[in-house]
Amino acid sequence: MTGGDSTAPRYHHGDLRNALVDAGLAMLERDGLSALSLRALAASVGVSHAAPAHHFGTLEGLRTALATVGFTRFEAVLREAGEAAPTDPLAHMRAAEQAYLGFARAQPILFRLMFSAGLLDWTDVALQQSSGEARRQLSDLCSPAAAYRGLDDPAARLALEHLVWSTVHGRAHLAIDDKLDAAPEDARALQAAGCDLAALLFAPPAGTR
Amino acid sequence: MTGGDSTAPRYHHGDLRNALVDAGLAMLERDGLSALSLRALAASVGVSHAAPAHHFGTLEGLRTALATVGFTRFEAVLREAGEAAPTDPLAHMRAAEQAYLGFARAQPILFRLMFSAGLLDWTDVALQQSSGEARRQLSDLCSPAAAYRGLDDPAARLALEHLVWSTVHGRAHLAIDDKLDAAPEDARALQAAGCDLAALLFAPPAGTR
DNA sequence: CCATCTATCTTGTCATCGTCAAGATGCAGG
DNA sequence: CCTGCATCTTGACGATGACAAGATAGATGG
Repeated sequence: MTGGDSTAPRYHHGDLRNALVDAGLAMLERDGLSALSLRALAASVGVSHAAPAHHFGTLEGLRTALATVGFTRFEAVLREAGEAAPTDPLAHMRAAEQAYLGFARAQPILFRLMFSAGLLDWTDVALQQSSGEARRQLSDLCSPAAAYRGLDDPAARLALEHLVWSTVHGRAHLAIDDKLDAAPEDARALQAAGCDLAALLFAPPAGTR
Repeated sequence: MTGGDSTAPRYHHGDLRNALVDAGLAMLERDGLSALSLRALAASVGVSHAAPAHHFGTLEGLRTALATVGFTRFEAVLREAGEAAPTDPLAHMRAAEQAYLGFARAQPILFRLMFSAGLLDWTDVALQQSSGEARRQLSDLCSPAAAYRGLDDPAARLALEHLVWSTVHGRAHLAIDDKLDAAPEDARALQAAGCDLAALLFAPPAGTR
């Protein structure tokens, strides 16, 4: 009887860390960053109030673990988007931008947490690795644009990455902060107005016909 | 003796709200957002622990008041930058961008707070007004670029504002989060590479010589 | 099979915090 | 003078992060 009940409270949870991470991610999006507490998280998975501290150390450690998972998922989303339109460089970049924005909109609080300097332990190796992979993925996504514009100098390529990243990152932040006044914006008309970074980057250079 | 001592503790502070705001702004940048507490703030100006609640209600109210002051200063910084180079539209936009980045870098925690959806009371009229004025100022700064590109449609102008705002806002966020790998970047070389949004916006259109 | 070791989890405790309620103070207006 | 009211204080309660010490159970080695 008692042996087969998987829901019975056991002294050793067996996979508590993953359970805490999953519950933490859910709690983060549901109740907000300020509601993410070690004790509430412990209660939500049915363990004692000090159990999470054993796995994450402090509250900052918990946030760091959640952000690490976030970066891993983020990298996967970006990679899949990059594999979508490998031939057309413009569609390729637009797909990457949409993936970036989609991730931010789907989990805005996690996204903000991932990019907050003061709330995470950036000396954590796991966080450094997962965020570094996402950064590398983003760098790869800029390669077609760099090739199109004939940028071979590493500094110039870096500058292009910064420009692209800044634009999509800023739009993501403004979007999840409800700062973008208009509706989804008639994409076709706006691209015609040339108010799209991808359009500007892939526009024929001056002096061409 | 006692009558002339302006530092003597008085039951009525006289200008407690402003003192709390000033101390709060200083505490925010010095100790971080998570260290901003009503009690610590009260202690720092030498009043009882519940005094701030009378002026700000809750902790969210305090943050809202600080962000309101932040937006007012932000608007002033942007306005001064816009008045700097009124003739050359490219230099005009570059000056605005530098002002935007400078404000974020000078008070990164306040900047983040100002643009965080969940930490402020966006129903507060003072916050709405000060942030609205900053938004309007930003809109004005985009006017020369819109004129240069011949955008008269309001939707197209809005799209241009969103593009400019996203780019500088994203760069500000990445800068204060220490995500921009390189040094201050040799501006001249990078503009030559065309990796500057202002350069792209003010580049001669395709087909011109 | 049993003893020990160690990671895992619990219980207890403390200082700090946000928030509310009730009271004290002193300025301002009648 | 004195009454009203905004301002500030005192006191209290529940929740939280962090730490210390103990209990538990699976793993390891004899």
